[in-house]
Amino acid sequence: MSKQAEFAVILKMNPMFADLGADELQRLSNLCHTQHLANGEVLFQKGDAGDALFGVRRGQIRIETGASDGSRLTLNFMGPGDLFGEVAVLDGQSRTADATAGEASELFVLRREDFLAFLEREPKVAIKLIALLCQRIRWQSERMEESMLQPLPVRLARRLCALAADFGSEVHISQEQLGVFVGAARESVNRQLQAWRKDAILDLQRGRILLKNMTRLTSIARNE
Amino acid sequence: MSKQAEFAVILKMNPMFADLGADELQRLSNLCHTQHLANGEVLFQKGDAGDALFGVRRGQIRIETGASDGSRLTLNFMGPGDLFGEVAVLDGQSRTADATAGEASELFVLRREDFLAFLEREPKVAIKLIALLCQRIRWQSERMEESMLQPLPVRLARRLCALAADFGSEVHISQEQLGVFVGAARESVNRQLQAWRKDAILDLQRGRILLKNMTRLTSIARNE
DNA sequence: GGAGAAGTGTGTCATAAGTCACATAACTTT
DNA sequence: AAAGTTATGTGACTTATGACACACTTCTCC
Repeated sequence: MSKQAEFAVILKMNPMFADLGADELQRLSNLCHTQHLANGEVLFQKGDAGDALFGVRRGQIRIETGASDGSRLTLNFMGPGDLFGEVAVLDGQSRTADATAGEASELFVLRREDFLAFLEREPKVAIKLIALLCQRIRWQSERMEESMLQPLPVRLARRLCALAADFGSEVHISQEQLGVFVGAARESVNRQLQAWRKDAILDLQRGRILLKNMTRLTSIARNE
Repeated sequence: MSKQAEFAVILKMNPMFADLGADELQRLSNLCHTQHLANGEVLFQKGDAGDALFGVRRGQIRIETGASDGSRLTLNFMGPGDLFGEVAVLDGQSRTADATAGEASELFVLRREDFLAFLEREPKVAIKLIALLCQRIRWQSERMEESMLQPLPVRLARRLCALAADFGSEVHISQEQLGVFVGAARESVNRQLQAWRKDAILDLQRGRILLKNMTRLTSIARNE
């Protein structure tokens, strides 16, 4: 399979490009380049211009940010098949976090200028994209308000489910970072996790959470 | 001033269309119609297809929703110069609330099909719009999380400031509805308002709040 | 292998805000 | 004007969660 075809598959998996036609997708993915990163190499830093969209072909990219106290917090891990920077490539705003390779990696790169030129040639795609961004806006404004008003267990369960969807039932994250994710104190996170461990919903290890009963966890996430 | 020129001014005031060029704006506003509504007439209801964007030329439109207990809650008042349905016109999703005329009104109407055809003819505008929607997505995801984590007084002050911007220092809203706005219990809203009344920041009447010291209120909204 | 750092577990306390209960005040309807 | 209805004011209680304090464990590095 060609590099471009491989990239097309990744794009197709992302909701933002999911309802593009096969022909449109193909013309779009023809614009991509690839880029290699050594372990630890920096892809971009907070403040850099958002001039491209990336898809992970192999390896791992860590999205992290320097907290105000100087410590680093990992916000996300992107593995093969993951796409990131979709919003930046569209609006060109500067990056809001750093990205570094967690291992030797190869990325698909779609540059902003190429993408914009493509949209100008294919306004129908631009319109589809607009509809999609609108959906996202609606979705955000519905979920966010709702979501933040939910009690901690629900927020926590939702986040764990989301992480599990990406990385399987063994989530590698510290309770501290989990607290940042869900906007709660580390201690509160710990207490909730303890309760769930007693209920055999999950198991805890240093820097790791093992989801044992996703069924119950998702039902908590749905707020019973 | 022609109807179209008047509409162009309203569009220009909305962030979503603010950075369109004068020529683009003119061609866009040429697509508008007008529509008259008698007092109490229904413009659209929850679930209707979002097939147009509206601008208020004169009169008042109430955006309201039937709460689960059957009572009606007014979510917003739109006065002359206000624009609503910007998102619906782009993505065509169904309305999430009802809109009825609070008095005899005249509206500018920009139909979705006309707008989409326009975007297809002018892909540069579509791209500007995409950038704008992205900004909005970023802004939402930044603000929302932050905003809901703010203590009640801050959220309340922000909402009051926003309402004041639209309707001047006399905000016509019940404390119950204000509670829905900021996601808090009516009683908590009342207690906070009482405290502010003691501090001469505002005055309370049945169904009405009189802002007396916007300076202090905005400083509370900024969280000191 | 010892020292320190980073992550985790848990108790105690303070506080913001929700809930319930009821009083009062202001409009509406008949 | 009497009665009902809606909006507001306020006290008492409960609860979730953040804050602090500190013990304990596991990793890392010299």
